[in-house]
Amino acid sequence: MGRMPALPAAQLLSLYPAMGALTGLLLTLQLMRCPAGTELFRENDVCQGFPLVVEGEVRVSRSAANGRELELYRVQPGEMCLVSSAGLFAGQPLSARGVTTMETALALLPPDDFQTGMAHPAFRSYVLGLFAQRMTDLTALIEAVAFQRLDSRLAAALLGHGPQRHITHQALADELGTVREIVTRLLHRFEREGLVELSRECITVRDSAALRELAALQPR
Amino acid sequence: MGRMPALPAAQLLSLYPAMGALTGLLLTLQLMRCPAGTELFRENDVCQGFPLVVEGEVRVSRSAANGRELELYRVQPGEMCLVSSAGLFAGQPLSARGVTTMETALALLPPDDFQTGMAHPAFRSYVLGLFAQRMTDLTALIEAVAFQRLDSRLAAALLGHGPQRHITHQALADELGTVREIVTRLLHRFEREGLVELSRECITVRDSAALRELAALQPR
DNA sequence: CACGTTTGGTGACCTCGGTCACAGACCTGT
DNA sequence: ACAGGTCTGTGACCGAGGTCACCAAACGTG
Repeated sequence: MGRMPALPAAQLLSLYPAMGALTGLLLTLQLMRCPAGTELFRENDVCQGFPLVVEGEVRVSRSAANGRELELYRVQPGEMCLVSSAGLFAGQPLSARGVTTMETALALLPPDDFQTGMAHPAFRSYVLGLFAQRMTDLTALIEAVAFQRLDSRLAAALLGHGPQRHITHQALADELGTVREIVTRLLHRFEREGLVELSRECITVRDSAALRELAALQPR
Repeated sequence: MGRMPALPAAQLLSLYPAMGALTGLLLTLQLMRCPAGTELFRENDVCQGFPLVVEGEVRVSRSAANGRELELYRVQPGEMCLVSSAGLFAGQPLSARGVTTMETALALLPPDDFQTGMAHPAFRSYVLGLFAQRMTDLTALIEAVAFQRLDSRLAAALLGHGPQRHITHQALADELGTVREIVTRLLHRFEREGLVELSRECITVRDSAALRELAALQPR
């Protein structure tokens, strides 16, 4: 038997086992593909539904008046974007921006279907689990922003992305909520200390142990 | 007909109309009273259930290594504490501390009863609304901590509590995630500028318009 | 290749917030 | 009254992080 391209519903089911009871519903969903850098939603937009990420990644961030930006979290395949949905329940406009970081495939679950889904225990506990995870992440971020030094947070940002990160200093700054110059300055300090090696749009981790130590929560 | 003291279930129902379908369940709940300053839960505790606040207030905060502290939000009557519940879904220990700010009455909804409740649409949408509200609050806090100056945030903290706030400088510092000296310093600047009037454990708002202007998100 | 665009590098300078080490002021119990 | 808390006031000092104003590579496109 030859290989067949995965059907959207099959793909969705394997990513979202919690939606097992919703097969009929799944079949109605349209899979949407968008290239890297697509802005899916903006602050103060009205929310349309619940984006399920099937492939790729969505970066959710909040930006400030002076043009600075801070990443809140990333939505991976198998997850739903909940900040966007928050608007639906509380009747508020969105409080963040969502942009794809790579070619991304997603399905938009309409509010009614979401309600339908919530009637099923498995889906409920999946959604609650996501909410809980996000809350934990957000409080951790609050703690980091409030109490950790930037070198610490930068070190953390360099870990967990394989041996090297292909990214501009500006993008790192936007991730951390700071400005480009500071990132450049710190990265060069790291380089002098032998923690990393720098080249254009590429940071190679040389001493991940030391980075981890730096990243370990230390007061500022 | 003479007045009767409100029964716990009746009180709960009037505060939590979303639990209308759960009257039977409500009757099993025990109302617990605790004085101001009771520590209900701590970081890294394992979560017991869902505290419903019936009267009083719970302050949820996160504290850092160096003894500094930052308030995440407050739980008012009619609300549930969700950070505490987050642990239940994601199987994580708690990520915050909860302390009563005044004499408080609360009912602990056990996890099983919560699941039962979630079968009812009204209760579901109530819970989701709470989650959404908290997410919005937390992202707003992140923005404030990351991008607003402390005078701005202090000004905001002085508003919305009536004409005067009865609180120590240290407590304000813990609310904002800073230290006592800074609060004192800023408050005196405010006083010099005629925005407030100070006396022991009491801050009187004199020019709320100016405070609001200061509080209005300005970059740092 | 020549040209503009992105990205990165750097030093001078500033300021906000934090630290430290005090000293009064006020309150409470005995 | 005095002893011991808890609050508040204050000045010297510091350093992380941010701003500004550049310049210099590296890239990529006609």
